[in-house]
Amino acid sequence: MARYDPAHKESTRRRILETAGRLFKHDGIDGTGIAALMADAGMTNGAFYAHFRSKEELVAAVIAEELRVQATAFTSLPPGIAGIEQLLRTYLSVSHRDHREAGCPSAALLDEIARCGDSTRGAYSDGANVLVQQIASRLAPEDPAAAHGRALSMLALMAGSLQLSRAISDPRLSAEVLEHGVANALALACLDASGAD
Amino acid sequence: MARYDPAHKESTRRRILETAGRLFKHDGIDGTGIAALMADAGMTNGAFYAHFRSKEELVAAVIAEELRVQATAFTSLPPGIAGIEQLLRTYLSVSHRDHREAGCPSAALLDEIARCGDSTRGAYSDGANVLVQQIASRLAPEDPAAAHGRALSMLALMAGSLQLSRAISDPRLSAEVLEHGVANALALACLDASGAD
DNA sequence: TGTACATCAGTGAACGCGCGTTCACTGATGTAC
DNA sequence: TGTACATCAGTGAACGCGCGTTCACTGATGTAC
Repeated sequence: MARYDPAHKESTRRRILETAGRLFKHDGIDGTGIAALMADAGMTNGAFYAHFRSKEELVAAVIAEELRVQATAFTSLPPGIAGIEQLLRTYLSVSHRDHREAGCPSAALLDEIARCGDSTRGAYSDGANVLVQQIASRLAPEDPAAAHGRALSMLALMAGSLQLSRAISDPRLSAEVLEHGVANALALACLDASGAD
Repeated sequence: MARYDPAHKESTRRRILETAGRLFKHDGIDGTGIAALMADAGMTNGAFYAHFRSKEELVAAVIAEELRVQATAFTSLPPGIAGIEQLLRTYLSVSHRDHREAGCPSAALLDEIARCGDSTRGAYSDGANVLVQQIASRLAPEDPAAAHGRALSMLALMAGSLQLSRAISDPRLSAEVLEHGVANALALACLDASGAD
């Protein structure tokens, strides 16, 4: 009766999602066309609409998927504050700065996401909330709620520093943004909960 | 001999720059067309090329101008750390979050600028450097170089927090990003120079 | 003061192109007999 | 085991539209006489 293993369609959908994630982060959401995206995934433009109702629906699905991947990666970090330090060093690294397409969706797309519709912003909102909870649990395992505010600001400082280092053309200033970003995010992580926050 | 006061052309150019700044920040650089921009400035599309060689040249000019305006505004803040605190409260406010088109170009366009060519990134680099020097001079008037790293991270935290608050659709979480951003940026500003930075 | 004229800011139609989306179709697949 | 067939993932041309840019032109301006 039915033709094609259902897993076949699912794997094609995943391939589109992954390709879109890479191209969105590299060229922007506005800067990535459906035809180019599908060609990159090894298909023609028409096939897109067998998997997604519209580009808007794809964007929301990509954002959700990208943040899900980040949340999974977070759990395989070393335990405790050492994991945070390792995260900061790889996140605010020259190689992450120079490879947007394989990196953090927040740093690559945050201000474009802010201009998107409710479905995309909702997906971002949910995904970012998970990351914030994960960070807060590392900062204060016994009372994550107390570290919530610091976790939010760490995420903002991390994404902001990476974006800044990408936008700045002076190599020296760009490198300084990364270096001081690590140090200051770490200082923020180690601020005691009774402090300014 | 010559026709039209030279000031006439200059004022038209300024009108295009200001309109472009507003539209770029509202709809993105990719999302703003020349025809729409010129119509908004009260002209037709063809007139654009009497003022700028290309859209790319306009983008670089807009970024430079927007950052120049911010640098000027910075100088009229109250002296000392009180000025920084006032800046943080207005920068990370609900009204700034909700009016991208009139606000900070970094928060509205940072990841799009990162994808631009050398001329735009160069303009951003120069403009951001001025802001960082201004912030550093406030943090440590007697030795601005010592506060350079904290100033870079403050800029990143400010822009990152504003972007995050715009991308997050949950109103409560969005407001928390702003509140904690103020507190943590202030904590960063008051960190002594012998600290982690 | 009045008129002819040179300048050039701004007009608006046109260019080739890529956008997101639609749709009639093709053809590989797995089932049913 | 071999064949006819229903399914439906993927094809690729076409749609109307807006993009950045070009260019022949219009017409308001200020000067020169």
